[in-house]
This record gives sequence, structure tokens and C-alpha cells, in this order.
Amino acid sequence: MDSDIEKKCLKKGVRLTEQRKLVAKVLSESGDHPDVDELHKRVSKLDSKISIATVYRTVKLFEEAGILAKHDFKGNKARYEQAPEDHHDHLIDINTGEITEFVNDEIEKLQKKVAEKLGYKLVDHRLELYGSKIKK
Amino acid sequence: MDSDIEKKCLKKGVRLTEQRKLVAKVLSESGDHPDVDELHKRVSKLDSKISIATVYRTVKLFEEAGILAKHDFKGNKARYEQAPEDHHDHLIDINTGEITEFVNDEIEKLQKKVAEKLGYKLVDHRLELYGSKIKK
DNA sequence: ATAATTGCAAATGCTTTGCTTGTGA
DNA sequence: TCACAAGCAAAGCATTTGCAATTAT
Repeated sequence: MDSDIEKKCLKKGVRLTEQRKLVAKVLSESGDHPDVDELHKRVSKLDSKISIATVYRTVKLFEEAGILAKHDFKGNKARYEQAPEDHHDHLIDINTGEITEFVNDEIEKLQKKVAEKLGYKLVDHRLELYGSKIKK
Repeated sequence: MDSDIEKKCLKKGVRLTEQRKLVAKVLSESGDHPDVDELHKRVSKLDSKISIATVYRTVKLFEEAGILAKHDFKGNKARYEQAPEDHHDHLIDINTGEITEFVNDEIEKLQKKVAEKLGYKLVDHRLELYGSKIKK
């Protein structure tokens, strides 16, 4: 029943407390990209006493350990998702907020190329598409 | 001596006050991407009485009028630049914070294609590269 | 045992806002 | 003139932090 996240904590030497296990559990069962408030709400159903400060501390810790990915989409508060095996980017529906993940190797390669042409080693990047659904 | 920004204000019916003119002037003379604090500092040299609230209100107004572009790069406060004629993206030096602008039509096209394949009309996007300088 | 973690509330940092006075068209 | 803008200080919002009590290893 241990989540992937718990395994990663052990590997990284992150102490596993009851609260951290719950945050890990909720996040590994979330298919979406909740913000801290939403995360706190979900975890509170399992432990009504957990404080939001702990949730903040936990996601920060997990993010620094490479266990979670943090996203600051335009106009929103920070959202989190379990750090994916394989990199992906996001398309955000500007009307509903719905998030779709996508991968495009060609864009990835071009980014690297652009950085190198400018004399940089590409260390990180952010690619977000904002769009509205085409009705058919 | 009127800046481009002043002309745009007239065209958009934005009332031109002394303070707004100064913010416009400073921004059109800035080659970089200052945050509000920095902008306030620069404008204060021309009018020591201008309040930072006015600077905040002005950049928001200008942004909504399409006169300025706002950027929220990772881990930083909001930065502004004069809205460019021709679209460009940014590469941020993770060591120095230095920002380099770039254009890559191929990436632009691919983004549109990706969005369409997912059933969306691309309305906006954000592409930021984070890198470290390659010494040679 | 004891160093790390929690909960709480207070503090922070950036940004916005209410209100009174000042001002551009 | 008079609707709108500026200045100031107070409020807001997401996030962080100090501290005393609790807990994992």
C-alpha cells in the first residue's frame, strides 16, 4: 500500500511522518494538479487535524527532493503533481481551467538547440499552452 | 519626446497623467525587464513623490490595455517590458538572472499544432528557457 | 534519547484597495 | 467642472516562520 512517493522518501532519507504519508497518498491518488488548499482539504478527510502549514512544508520538501513537481500557471496559485517519470508539458483550458498533459519531442529538441545557439546549456524550461476548446 | 507608450495611451483612451507619463518614459528607455520595485526606484528619480501604489496601478492598467507585457519568471516577482511588436520568448540565465529574448518560428508553429491536435485553439502561451552560460 | 516535525498564530512579501485630496480633458 | 487618478495606510492573499509540544528513528 506504500505509494511511490513513500518509496522515494525512504530512498532520499526523508523522514516519513503520518502527515507526510497522507500527503503522499492523496497526491499519488490524484489524477489532477491540486493547489495547496485543495490538497489540504483532501488530506483533512483522512486526518482532520493536519495543519495547512504542514501541507505547505511537505510539498516544499517533496519538491526539493524531486518527488513532486510544482507549477505556477498564469493567474493561479501553485499547483502540484507527482514528479513524472517522463517529462511532459501542459495545456490549460482558459475557460474551465482543465489541464491536459502533452509531450512533443520536436519542441524539446528545438528548445535545446535555441539555448545552445545563444551560448547556454539548457537546464530547465517551462512551456505552457493556453487555449479554448474547439467545438465540433 | 512622446514615447510609443504615450501614443498607445491616447489611442486607447487612457488618461495621461504626469505619473503615467513618467512610468511610460522609464519603461520605454529600459532595455531590460524591471520589476515594480525597480520601476518605482527609477521613476522616483524623476518624481520623488510618486507612490508605489500608483506604479502598481499603472503597470496593471498598461498591461490590460496591451501596452505592457508582464512576466512571472520562476521564483521572481512580476517583471514588465514594453509590449513588443513582434512576439518573442525568453531565456533566463539561472546564475545571473540575465534575460535574453529569442524568436523561433518553428516552435511557434509546433505549439499551434499541438494545441489543435488536442482539440484547442491556441490563445496564449508561455515558453521560458532556463540555462547556464557555456564558457568557451 | 534527541533531533526533527507538528500546530498554531504571527509574520512576511507582493499586490490591491478604501478613502480623501488633487487633477486632466 | 467633475469623473477619474494619486497618495497614504490599511487590507488581502498565498506562503513562511518562531516557538513550545510532540514524534520518528
